[in-house]
Amino acid sequence: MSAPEATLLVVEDETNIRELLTTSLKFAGFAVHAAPDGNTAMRLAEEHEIDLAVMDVMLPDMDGFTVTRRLRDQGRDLPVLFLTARDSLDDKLKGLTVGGDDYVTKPFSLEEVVARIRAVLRRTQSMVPDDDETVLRVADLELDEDRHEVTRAGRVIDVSPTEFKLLRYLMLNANRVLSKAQILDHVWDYDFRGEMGIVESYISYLRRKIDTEGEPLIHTKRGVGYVLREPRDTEGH
Amino acid sequence: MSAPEATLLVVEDETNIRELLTTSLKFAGFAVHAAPDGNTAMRLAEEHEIDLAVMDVMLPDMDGFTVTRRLRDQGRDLPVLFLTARDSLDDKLKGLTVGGDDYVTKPFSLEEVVARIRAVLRRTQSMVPDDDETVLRVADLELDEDRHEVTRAGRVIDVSPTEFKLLRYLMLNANRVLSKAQILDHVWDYDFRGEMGIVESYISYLRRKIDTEGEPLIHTKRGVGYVLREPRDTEGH
DNA sequence: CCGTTCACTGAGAGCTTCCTGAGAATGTGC
DNA sequence: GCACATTCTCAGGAAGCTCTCAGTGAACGG
Repeated sequence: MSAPEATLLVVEDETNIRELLTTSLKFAGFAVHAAPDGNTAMRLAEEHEIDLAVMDVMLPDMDGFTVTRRLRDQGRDLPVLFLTARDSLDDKLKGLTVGGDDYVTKPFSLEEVVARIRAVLRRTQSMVPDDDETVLRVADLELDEDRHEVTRAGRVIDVSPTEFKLLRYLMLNANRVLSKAQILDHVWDYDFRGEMGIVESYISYLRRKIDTEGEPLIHTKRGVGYVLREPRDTEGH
Repeated sequence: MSAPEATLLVVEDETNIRELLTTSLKFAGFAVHAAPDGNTAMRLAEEHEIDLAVMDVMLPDMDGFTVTRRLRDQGRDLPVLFLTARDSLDDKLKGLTVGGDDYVTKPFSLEEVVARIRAVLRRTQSMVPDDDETVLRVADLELDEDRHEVTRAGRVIDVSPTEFKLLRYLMLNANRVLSKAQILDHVWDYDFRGEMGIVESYISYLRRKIDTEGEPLIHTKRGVGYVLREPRDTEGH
């Protein structure tokens, strides 16, 4: 097992969401400690070196901002990704992106959370110059995380937010077949209760935008899922 | 007998299926403990070191998700392969593929279950990038689990899901003669009520796709079954 | 050498999965 | 509040897949 990418502290009172985050962030390569409330969070932060906190704004004992302030009062510079309900979009959150911090609204998709965590870590941990590469590449297809932009053969392609997330997930897992259930679990919000037909629809949209000219990159594995992969050179297929 | 590959906990209330799984997973090289309900599962998990659980979602006392949560609350990081009825596919399955976890729908084939177990163990145990080799090889024939792709002499061969499962079973048991009954039991769903003629059909399909050029790899043992094996070099047979 | 048994394969019916256009509902920017 | 973009559902049709069956062929035993 290789060293974890970074150590996270998840602070969230809803058990389901806390475990969803814990499980999938561990799987994404982070070390994770989880707390259901502010006091537990403070204790865990004393016991472990935390690189970033994923923090619900609403907590049973004190709100996430208070927890954050107290943690920072203890000296270290802790970047935070806040979680908040969409309708209670606080003014306090608006000013967050000027620091290193960021926030996502609930319900979120796992892709979104992981991408935001990586973005915050990139900004706050002064990285090696090589390492701030934020572009995914497969053949002549490029997806730029920072610019939120997709190009194929240099031509800029306009994609909707959902299309972007789907394409990012496909590119992160290039050459691996992904089932529609996997795609649904990672790209759509965790409370989405729709059918898998929506994945087919969005695959169709993406194909129309990125796969109409040149070798197609998105391939259907009937009965299994979809895979994005490099075209095979030469070789009568 | 060599040390078991891993220790599994099978949690399934239907006796037939539990025993089918127990028997064949033991035969596949795993150590297996079996429980008919959640409470028994919890007890067994305390008594033994479990590497992975095969868990029915529907159990008499509590559902599989609850059992999973309680097991994980006790500290260790337990990957799970969920078993679920096909018709409950849309609603409850959200989030099952987010960690290393996965699921298969009932009725399943044993090949499918074993392949998924191995995949989950691969993903969760060895996070070393090199180690995720997922390719079976016999002579110049290759089967890639991740890409769900078959190649012969480098040329990509398009196979249907059933053809893929059959070929995987043959390759996993290369150089061993497999009876049509064995093949039927492992590759087809456990409730399949058809004739063995279907095995002949699919062997025929496979031969047409992978065995038309070059030395044939699939051989008929008349009255016994089929075997996939390396061609013997030279040797006027 | 002949009859019997077992295996192979082409044809096709029925089913499942996938693709896509249309449109309703919702959200967003101007 | 209007226009536009986006999300999501649905349904028709196309394509692919599964499985059966029957006719032909190959291997085996006597």
